Amino acid sequence: MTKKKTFKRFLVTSALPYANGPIHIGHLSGAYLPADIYVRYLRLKGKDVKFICGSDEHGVPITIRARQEGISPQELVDRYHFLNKETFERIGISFDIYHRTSDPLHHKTAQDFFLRLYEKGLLIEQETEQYYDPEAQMFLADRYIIGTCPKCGYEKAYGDQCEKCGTALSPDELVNPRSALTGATPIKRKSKHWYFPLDKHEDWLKKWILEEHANDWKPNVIGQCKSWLEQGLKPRAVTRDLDWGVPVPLPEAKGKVLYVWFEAPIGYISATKALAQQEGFDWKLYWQDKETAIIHFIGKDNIVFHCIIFPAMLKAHGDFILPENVPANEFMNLEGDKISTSRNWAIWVHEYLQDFPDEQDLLRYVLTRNMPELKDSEFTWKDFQTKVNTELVGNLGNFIYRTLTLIHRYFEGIVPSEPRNFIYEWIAASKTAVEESIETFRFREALWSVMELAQKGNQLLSEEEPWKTFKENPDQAKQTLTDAIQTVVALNILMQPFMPFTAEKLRKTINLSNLSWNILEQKPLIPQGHKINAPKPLFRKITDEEIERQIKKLKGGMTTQNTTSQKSEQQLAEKPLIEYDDFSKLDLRVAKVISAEKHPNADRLLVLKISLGTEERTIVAGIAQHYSPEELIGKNIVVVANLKPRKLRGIESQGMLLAAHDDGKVILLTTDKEASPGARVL
RNA sequence: GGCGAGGUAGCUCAGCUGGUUAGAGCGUGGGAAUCAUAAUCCCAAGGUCGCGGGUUCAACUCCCGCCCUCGCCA
Repeated sequence: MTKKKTFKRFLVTSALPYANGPIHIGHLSGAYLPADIYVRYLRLKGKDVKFICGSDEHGVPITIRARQEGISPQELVDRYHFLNKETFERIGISFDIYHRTSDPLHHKTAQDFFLRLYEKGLLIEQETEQYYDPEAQMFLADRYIIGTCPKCGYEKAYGDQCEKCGTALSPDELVNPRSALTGATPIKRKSKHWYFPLDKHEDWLKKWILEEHANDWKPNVIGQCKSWLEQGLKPRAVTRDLDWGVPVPLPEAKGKVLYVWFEAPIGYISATKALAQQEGFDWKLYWQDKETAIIHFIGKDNIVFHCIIFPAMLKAHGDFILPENVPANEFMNLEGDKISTSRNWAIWVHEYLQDFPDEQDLLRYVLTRNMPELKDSEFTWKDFQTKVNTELVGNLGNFIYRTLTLIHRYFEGIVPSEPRNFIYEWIAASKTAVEESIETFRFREALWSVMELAQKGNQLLSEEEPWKTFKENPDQAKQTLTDAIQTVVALNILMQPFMPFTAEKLRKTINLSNLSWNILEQKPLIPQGHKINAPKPLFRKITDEEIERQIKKLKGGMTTQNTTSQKSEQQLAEKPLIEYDDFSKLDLRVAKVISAEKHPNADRLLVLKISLGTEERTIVAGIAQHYSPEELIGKNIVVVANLKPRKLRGIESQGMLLAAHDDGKVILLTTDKEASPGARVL
């Protein structure tokens, strides 16, 4: 953080989420939001940056879970891959690509990587005895062997540890060992595996991390690495016996896959390659050129993989550069407890999006304000409400809204004058503060600097009281409000990395063509005579009822174990996830019902004539038992306009109307306000 | 058990390489204002900086021991 290097380009990654569950706020605040803020900032500054992520889809837990649910591992990872991909998009995490490790491109990349090490003679071959479940026909990790603890007699001790008395165990020590999957008695089988000699990398790693990066990596990251390095590194198995994963590309390795720890981080490289194919650039520039800065954003549980193991792999391979920084965050707790997927103690992001539609930035803001940058932090719904209501509504939103309102009331929405110089000083100071904080990965501090500028704005208005001076000394009011609007524009630019959705709304209101970072240095930021649209409040207050509902939901889901998430997952999983392209194949339109009558040959059907603006159509709908023909005439409905025509009881239906089916009732979808027939529905 | 991180106002958190009266936001108390989503602005009261030793002219900040929380490892 002291010496400042400059780089030609940046490759930013966020930890690949494991595709056996949805994304929660802990994930977001740990690895995705900080990365997104950083990337958005770099883009605004015009930097060359690629933002990479994807699903981590291999490994034993996925096979186990798929087996439990009676589906294939691929089906399981499909479910979460698409759910999480969509969730990230909707909360505004602006990946350039969200790839997946089950993709053939990744398999190839990981296999090539393995072969390179193999061919260089950098892997150790070793045959060992492993536990094997004859019923499930698979090798078992220690964790999946259960038996009686030799120390305390607990009957459900795991093969690696007894949860009752805490002693570390090996499966050999268990009395009456059995498979956690089938209950069968495991037998031992010989198996050959390849190991990566991490220990040979200890020396340079020590130097690289503990000396060269002692000052620019975060203390928690250095500390964690130190802990590992001082205990001494050992060779790690690169392969394992499993049928789900990247096959080991050797003829003698049937039924073996690359170990996830080895293969998953290569996913970053695969994803970059995939992006390069899409966009047409050379992926090697981002992985092998010294003028590229690779930055890995992760949670603290991932430090050893990104700071020690993966760099050692890259070094061993020989062609790659090493990461410039690994700004790992700590963990976020929730209402006094650790977040836990298995106990369903979490706020799932896709559920938040459902409960707070179009309010992504509220969550982004609160999570950033309380990001676990230096130590574990705490999220509570009450605090969420307080921060939204006092800081976003009271400070930021209020300053912007009152300024725009006053300009509209007094000056017809036109910027009335030229700003005073001190405004430029304010803005320059904020700009510098935000830049320095972001560049050193202190996002909370950066966001706070933005909020301080808003507070200054509020102070300015309170001190100069333009609503008073407008009557006695209109020039003074012009001056104050001109200064205030400059500040609003600066805020609009500064808030973007943190709150992109709000920034875009405000941009439209202020009528700015773009919000690039260098406008902060422009004098004035917004010229005299510029016309501003009518303002709307940017944020709304969160009510006590909403908070109570969320807390209830959280605690309810907790006691019944998983019901909330599984329910919503099931609802979502009823049909497979689709791509936007699939959705866009539908031509949904608003239509007006011109006439309606009973179908001559069917009790349940109505025959409607509808207008799509430029044309009229006949559609046949099965709603006769729920709507009378009369009450439909003149109504706006929503139809699928490009459905293949089909005859229903002798009358051709040229489309299909949309209706909710709720507990035996049928409820037509209509438009909230008047809309022109033919209007597209998106 | 080993290693690492952390324990700072009621709450959530800042405090870099030791140095004047330990900071912010929220909350609390008082005042100003009424343009603004009862939002804003000003002022104040709140802390023996986990506990006990030590180094130093001087320690929240360095060293040692202990307690508690979290993580990694065994």
